[in-house]
Amino acid sequence: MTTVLIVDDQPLQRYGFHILLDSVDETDVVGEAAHGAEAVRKTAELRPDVVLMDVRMPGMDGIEATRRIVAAGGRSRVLVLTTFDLDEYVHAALRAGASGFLLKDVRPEELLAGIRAVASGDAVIAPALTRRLLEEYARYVPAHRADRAEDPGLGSLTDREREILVAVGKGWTNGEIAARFVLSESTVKTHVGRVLAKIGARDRVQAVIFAYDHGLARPTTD
Amino acid sequence: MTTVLIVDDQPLQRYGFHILLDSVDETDVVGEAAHGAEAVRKTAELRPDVVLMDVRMPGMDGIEATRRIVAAGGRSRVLVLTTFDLDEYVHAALRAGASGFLLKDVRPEELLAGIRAVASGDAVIAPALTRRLLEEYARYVPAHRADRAEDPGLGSLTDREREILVAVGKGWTNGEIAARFVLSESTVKTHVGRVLAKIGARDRVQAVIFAYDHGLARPTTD
DNA sequence: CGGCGCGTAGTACCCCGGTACCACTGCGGC
DNA sequence: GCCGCAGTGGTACCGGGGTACTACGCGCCG
Repeated sequence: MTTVLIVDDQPLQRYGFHILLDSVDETDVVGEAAHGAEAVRKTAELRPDVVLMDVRMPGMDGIEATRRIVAAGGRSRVLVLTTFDLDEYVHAALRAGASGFLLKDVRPEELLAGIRAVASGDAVIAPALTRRLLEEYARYVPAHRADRAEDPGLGSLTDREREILVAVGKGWTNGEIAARFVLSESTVKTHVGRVLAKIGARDRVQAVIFAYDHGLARPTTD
Repeated sequence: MTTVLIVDDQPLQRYGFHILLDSVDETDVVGEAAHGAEAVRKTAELRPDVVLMDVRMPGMDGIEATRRIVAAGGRSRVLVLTTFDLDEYVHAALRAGASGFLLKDVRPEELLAGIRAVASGDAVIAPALTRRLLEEYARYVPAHRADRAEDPGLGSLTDREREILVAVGKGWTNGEIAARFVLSESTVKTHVGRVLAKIGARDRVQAVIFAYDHGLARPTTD
């Protein structure tokens, strides 16, 4: 039995989902919420398996609510449902940690399949959105695993050198790296020099590019 | 009516898909191929709406075949089917330009829904894989559109400055940029300096990071 | 017309980064 | 015990990068 919390500011919309989910015996609607704040509170309280989350709501929207629910660390998973397939919504929702994104015109059986998938730890994306998502994915996500092994360089880096490379990838100067790692600047220079030689980079700029292309550097963090 | 080409090195597997797709009237199997090379040839010849592509095959595998079919630029879309949900396969297939990725244990109706989606220009991913895909997506894909506007800096860059930033993001030195843009190195320095000031970067290293985080820099494409 | 933004270009200066080369410690393996 | 490697550290040198400031032509707008 999958427990579900329905979040939508439209009572009628909630009613529709409620009826649908009640009509099958694999889901159990344990609560409803009309806006983001209530969704966060009730999720903490009711601990549903799945939160059916609307995006557009007065007050705290579904994206922010999703972010908070995910950050709270419970086992509840969020399935975002919206009428609009705006890229910004999809993007924001997924970055907020949603486990799925479906359009409200979804057929009932697909919604149920989606809830089932999300409840079991999988994720779902409406096919109409998946296409654009994949295009971005292919554009942005770098070479990755398969290539890492084949790649001359990364594998030959020592642990310390990899740490240094990550630090370089954060945009730190040799002095800053030395300070944070409690090393002398000379040592940092030695490490950086070896890293450059191993990965075939001319200078730290190309090292940063290498780090990004190989998934060593993470956006935003620091 | 959706025309389909079935690609799999196992005759029995092809047979199973053939029977399934023949049993419904919305799909029409127009051909079969036993390996990658044959798949590429028959796709060019038969121009199917959808190519059901197996990954593991002797000779040219499904990934490479997908790459070539997509590169050929026809309207055929590739739906990759495999028994193994290895990340490398998914990743490679999507980068190769596949419109979908499903596991062979998919239920018949889901396969048909997938074919339908792919034929209509959408994309599908097996829920079990979508989860991992999304995690990577959230990790790698940068701030993006919504944030770009709000972001102080990028919007205020002139066209020329943005070009320069992209060049810096490729790892080029000022001299190289000057050569490729047919400018004096002084001019490049002026531009770079202004870019740094506008985006709030200390040096070109941080500029590269900014470029990557904001989607200005593309992996690999030098 | 005068001003402003943009692109272009230059000079002068300083410092960080990269290279070359060397040296010591600690640890694991032959 | 000795060798090799990883990690640490140092000196010396120089070139590219970044800053500051100046300057000019061009197109656009009030």
